[in-house]
Amino acid sequence: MNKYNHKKIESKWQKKWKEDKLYKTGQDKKKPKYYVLDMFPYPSGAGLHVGHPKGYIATDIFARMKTMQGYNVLHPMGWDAFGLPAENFALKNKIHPRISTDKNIATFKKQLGRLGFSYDWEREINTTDPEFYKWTQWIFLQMFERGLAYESHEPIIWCPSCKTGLAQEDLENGRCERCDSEVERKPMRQWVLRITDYAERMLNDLDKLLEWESSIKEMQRGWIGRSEGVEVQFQITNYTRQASTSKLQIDETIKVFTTRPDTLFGATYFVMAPEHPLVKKITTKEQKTEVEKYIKFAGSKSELERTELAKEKTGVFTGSYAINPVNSEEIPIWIADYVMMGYGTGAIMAVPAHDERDFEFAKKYNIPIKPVVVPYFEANGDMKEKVREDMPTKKRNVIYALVKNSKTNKFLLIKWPEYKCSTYVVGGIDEGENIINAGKREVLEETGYKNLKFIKEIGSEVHVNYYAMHKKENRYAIARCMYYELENEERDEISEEEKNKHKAVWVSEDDVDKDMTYGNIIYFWKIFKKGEEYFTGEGININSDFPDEVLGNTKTPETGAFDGSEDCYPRCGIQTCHSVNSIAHSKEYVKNSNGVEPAEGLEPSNHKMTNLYSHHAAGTSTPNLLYQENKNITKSLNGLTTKQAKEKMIEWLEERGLGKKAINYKLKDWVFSRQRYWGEPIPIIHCEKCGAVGVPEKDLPVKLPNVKEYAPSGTGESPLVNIKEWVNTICPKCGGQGKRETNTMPQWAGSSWYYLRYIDPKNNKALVDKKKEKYWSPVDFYVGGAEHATRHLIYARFWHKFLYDIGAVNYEEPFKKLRHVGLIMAEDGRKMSKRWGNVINPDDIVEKYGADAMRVYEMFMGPFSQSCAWSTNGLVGTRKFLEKIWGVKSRIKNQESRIKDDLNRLLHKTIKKVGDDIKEIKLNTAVSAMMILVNALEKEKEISNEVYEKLLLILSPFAPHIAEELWVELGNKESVFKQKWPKYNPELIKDEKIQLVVQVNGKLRDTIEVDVDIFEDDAKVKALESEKIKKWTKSKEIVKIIFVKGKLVNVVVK
RNA sequence: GCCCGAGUGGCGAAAUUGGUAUACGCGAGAGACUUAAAAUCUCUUGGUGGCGACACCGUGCCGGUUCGAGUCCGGCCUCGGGCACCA
Repeated sequence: MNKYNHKKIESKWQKKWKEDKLYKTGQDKKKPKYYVLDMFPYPSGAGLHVGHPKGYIATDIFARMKTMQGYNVLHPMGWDAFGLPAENFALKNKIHPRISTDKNIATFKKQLGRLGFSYDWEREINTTDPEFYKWTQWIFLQMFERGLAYESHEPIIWCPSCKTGLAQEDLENGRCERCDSEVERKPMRQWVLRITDYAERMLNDLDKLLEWESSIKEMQRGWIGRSEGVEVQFQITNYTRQASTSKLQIDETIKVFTTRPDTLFGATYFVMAPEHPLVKKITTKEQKTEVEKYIKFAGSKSELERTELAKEKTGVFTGSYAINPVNSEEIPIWIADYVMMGYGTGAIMAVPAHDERDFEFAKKYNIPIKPVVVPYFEANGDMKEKVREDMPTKKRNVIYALVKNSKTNKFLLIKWPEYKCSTYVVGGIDEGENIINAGKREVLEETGYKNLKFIKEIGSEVHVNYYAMHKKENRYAIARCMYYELENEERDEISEEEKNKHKAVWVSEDDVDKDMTYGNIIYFWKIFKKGEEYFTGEGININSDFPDEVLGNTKTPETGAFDGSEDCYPRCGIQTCHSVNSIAHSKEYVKNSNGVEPAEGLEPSNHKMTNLYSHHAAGTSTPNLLYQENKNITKSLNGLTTKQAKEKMIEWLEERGLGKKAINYKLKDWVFSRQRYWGEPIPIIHCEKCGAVGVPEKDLPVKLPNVKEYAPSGTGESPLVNIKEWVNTICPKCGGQGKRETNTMPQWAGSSWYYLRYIDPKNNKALVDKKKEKYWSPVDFYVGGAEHATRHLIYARFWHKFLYDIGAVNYEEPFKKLRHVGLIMAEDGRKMSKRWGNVINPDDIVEKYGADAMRVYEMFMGPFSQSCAWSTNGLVGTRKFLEKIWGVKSRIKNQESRIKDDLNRLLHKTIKKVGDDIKEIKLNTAVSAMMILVNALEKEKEISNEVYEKLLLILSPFAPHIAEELWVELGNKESVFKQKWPKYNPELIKDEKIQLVVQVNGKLRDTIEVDVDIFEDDAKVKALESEKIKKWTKSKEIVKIIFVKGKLVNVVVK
């Protein structure tokens, strides 16, 4: 037999398939449909590298299998050919983008052709084709007519190198994604699409997309960035704050957006973005110079400085004050560039006690920090009640040991599984130091910093985990605590020596007073010092929801903070010292706010701690608010979860007309114009009399004029401005003088709807025939790079929903199942790029090893969505696999030869596995299953035609050329792709005999061959009969025997 | 900093609802064929100890649950991806 010559057979079949129109989309309306789509490529000048086709191979496999399974499959390809890179490439090489684009497309198409894809090229589309972009323009017009496309003059992001405005999404680390230059803000007339109108729907409908990867859905959620809160009105009225301050006649209301209205009581200042329109009006004479200087300074910062690099907060006082509506407090108004005009109202109320940024700012400018800590407990209402009821009695015998002088950053975590919460005990153990040994449950050993072994279990339901923090960040709130649950008698077992050794101060919850104050439990604690008798010393009340509040406390009686008297506010002293509910609970805060000295070693907590506490620890009441005017509202907020407190505050504010519920999105309206040449012209005519007028539908498409000079003008206007004969036109409304819009659309325009056009690519009456759309939509399976998760996929969903709303399409979501393809890295582990000189061209691989080998290899490399480094060595393996298949053909004997039973079973298992794996895009294991089958065939002297044919059928989607060649060589007249996908026999995929695993205490000791359906008792007997097992069970007591059907027997011995 | 995902041989990676860890492929070693090499074929290939049968250890680290954990739970570490002054 001849050798496997991929070059000969691949070009032969590619030609034949084209001639036969084998991949023309099926039209049989009785069949079910399946729409398999790739994200269409942008045809760059560099051509394809081996990474590009990975996704196309997967969809091709899918499409071929679906066709064989009897579906009408739509599997098209096209070109996303407008956009900046094409234009920049054209400029650099002095070729018109029309020409270079067409050339690139031809190259791409040729390269793709060599890989043997089953695209229906009759449906090819190209976004730069006027017959295509006619409909892109049409969609824009529909939006324009409905007010979804509007002109704006706000400053936008401007790339000085690309000489065009960009959308926020086009940035990467504050730089232009395309050319990596620093971008600036520039006021610019531009077209904007009101995508925010669809934010809520796009967010909600994510839940309906069951076959999308959850990571992509998460990204979209983050991108839309919905937050719920309230808009609160702050008054600025005319008054004189100080004699030295000039009197301003202002009567303004400024709105702020906040997600934490429950912290309103802690607002100590107010900030506006430097660009805020009211800034001028509220700046006093005295502050004018400073403010103007600052605005200039802030304006000069580039986008990069303002976000990435500007860690230091800056700002300046305006001289005016706003009135906090909840307590009528006057708070100073500052301007600072950490508040941005683009989000919310461009102004905030600043609560330094509860916001890191505000805290930083307040610290820098010496603004008071005032905490509002609303107690809450992360459990639902019922659970909370249950805790309240159970806690005091259950925890009667709790002893907390507080150990002083900690320098390490460790603490313990105590889980209370029944309450679904945890207690974090801050602190830990110093190196080389033993911790108190406390009776029988004590398992604590100090063996050095990294090898702490902790209490395995304290009590039946309490688990303790060791929690080590970064040593480098030596700045946690440190209160070295240990928690033990002991019986009364057991306490006595702790020796005096041990107690002394650790200078512990013991705090005991001897008695619990269930008196509820402001929704909290008041625990009655007795404090006593080391060396003193247990349960003596003075008792104090601690206002606390939960014992962990006390656990974190480092204040000891010795320092005098707890003097035991009711009105020294001991509870606050304790609580503020430990409750790391916010950064406010730092040394600084405690000092500033209520004069209670924090305990030694108590440092500002970092985020991690803050989060732990704010999620798990109960909060505290707020000392300086409880006794102020707003007693009632703070009182009623006490004992609520943050969420409940928030809602209550909103209610409270709404009742008084001070604010109302509001929702904000990070998603901003889509800046839709580009000041460049190579894009779809925006179909608008500007008329002095009528304003912006849409081009009538009959005049579409507005063709992009073919010009010689297409370099960007640099004035911020599109090069189209200079083409007078194109720009000057007639206003379609009044017939007067009109000028065409010269901005063009961004690259994302065409890609936002292209998938619809494949359904009906030649239609000149509508963008798609609605009946056809009903049949083919939605896209059943969509594959592309993850980099499109937040742009293309958001834009396309937005346009699709809009088209649905105007009745142009039948379904609300365009893509049913979405998978992203993992990158193929170069052999050196870097991205394939000209820059590194590590690009592998598929043409070379196809030439040397064949398209089939490459296709199979790319699928075999690893999990489909995972990125993976290319290895030409690895490719050799799949080539050998194909050669083996080629080789075993010579062993086919006459049709009558009986198939060996175990081989037949393997065949059917493989058919099942390959089918299932393709469906789940686990193509690497599908290939490996076929390899196993082929290895088995190789061992046979003769194989039957039937087995071989079925192998070719399941191989054909992966390696279409070789499969077709061998299929025809077997004497078949019709293409392998016209065959039915083989069915497996469910009877045959079950084994009759299995290797039953026999374990002793969970360790494998023997395997015995038994019937699959062996009865439990028989299996057990057989297992115990085994000599190897006897060895292990001899002179041991058999406790029990576990039997898992079809799997194993486990003998448990003692 | 926040949010996702992932850590398994020399390498790419497998492993149904917890049930024989390392399938399949690459690489490496030994052998066969050959004058020789390449190609091809056969065998070996997680670690340690042992002549050996075999034993012990082993899926990033520390614990937990279980008869049994790569898989489940808690924590940590590292790497990758996304977001990032979003109030």
